[in-house]
Amino acid sequence: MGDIREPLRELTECGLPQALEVMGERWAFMILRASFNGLHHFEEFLSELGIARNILSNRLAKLVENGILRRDPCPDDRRKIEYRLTDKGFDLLPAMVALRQWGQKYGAEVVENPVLVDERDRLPIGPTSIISHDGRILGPQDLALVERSNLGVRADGSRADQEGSPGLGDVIDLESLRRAKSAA
Amino acid sequence: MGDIREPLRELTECGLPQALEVMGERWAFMILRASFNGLHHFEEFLSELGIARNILSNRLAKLVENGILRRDPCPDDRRKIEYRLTDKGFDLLPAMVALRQWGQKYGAEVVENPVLVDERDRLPIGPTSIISHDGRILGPQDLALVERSNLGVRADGSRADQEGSPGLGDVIDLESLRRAKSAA
DNA sequence: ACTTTAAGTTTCATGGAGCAACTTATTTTT
DNA sequence: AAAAATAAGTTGCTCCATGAAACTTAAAGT
Repeated sequence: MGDIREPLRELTECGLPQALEVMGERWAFMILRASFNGLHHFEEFLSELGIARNILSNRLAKLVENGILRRDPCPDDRRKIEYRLTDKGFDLLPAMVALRQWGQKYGAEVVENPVLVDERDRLPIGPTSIISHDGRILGPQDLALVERSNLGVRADGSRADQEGSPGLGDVIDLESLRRAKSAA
Repeated sequence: MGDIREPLRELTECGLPQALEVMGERWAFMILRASFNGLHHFEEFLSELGIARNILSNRLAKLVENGILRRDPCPDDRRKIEYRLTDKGFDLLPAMVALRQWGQKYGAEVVENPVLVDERDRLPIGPTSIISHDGRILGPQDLALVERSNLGVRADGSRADQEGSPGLGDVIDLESLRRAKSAA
């Protein structure tokens, strides 16, 4: 029972640390939100966010360095710099919206105005969700962690065990998720 | 053109700041991931994460204080404390997975093992997505920000304007999203 | 020419992060 | 029963990151 989560000790192979290296910095998401909202210039960010000048400078540089923002000098006014989201930056939209929605759900009195809507019908979006490979919306109950070598192997075991300790290396953990499932 | 984003100045009514107040702290998401992965005890987090003792103590306390983790003394071993995710904590799953997937997509060499799968078929999950109210997956192109009073009003305007400056107060901004759309 | 604006950099005071050692309460071992 | 080990902290100290304010440089506006 202690051994079952032994493989997790080497679970540095996860995108989260890499993501947090950039976006874990304070202000990173706030700057990103401002970018999503159409702010492009240093002084705009400055007055909008209430961040210190030097910190903003530093954070923008880091976001540019990490390919989340592009830094384009304005052709018409050569004092100005335009900071714009790259594709990599846009790909943070689901993470940002998910965070935002969570904050909204549990925050005291968040009214949200303006509202993020589907352009098609101009109605508010639903909750950002974890999706199966074939498009079903998944809850915590529907998730499991399996060894890479055991992908596709159902619980009843339509495929035989790989080498290694048998019975182990299958579902690694998520016992907490399961417990939450049965509790719900 | 400068005025069109004027309302954003008061855009403190967004869940993001509230979310970041808790989860913007360094280590918060790493602790959360560990929790998702079935770690429950102080010394487990400590050796798994490589975080300093005092910081871990502090962060756990804050997560408990914010209702993301529950702090249960173990009945069988009264030295031990169990830290477990609350429902509020589980609701951070989409945000965490989205971040993780982003880090995986752009991180150097992230292999991801064990793999997060759909329990049903044990196949890897798809990208965490922004969903419309009726279940369609939305991309950045499909999003708009509208005034709360103008919800449901299509671009062609099946509903008449509210009071206030006409033409304004409709789609607030997202010009950057649009530009990215036309560029794609 | 003078002033203003934009985007920074520099300086300095403060707060949070990290390391190591210490504490307290509870098992386990001898 | 006494000694050692374990679990979960706390305390003291150092140092880097954060933040406020002033200064810098270059380009526009008037």
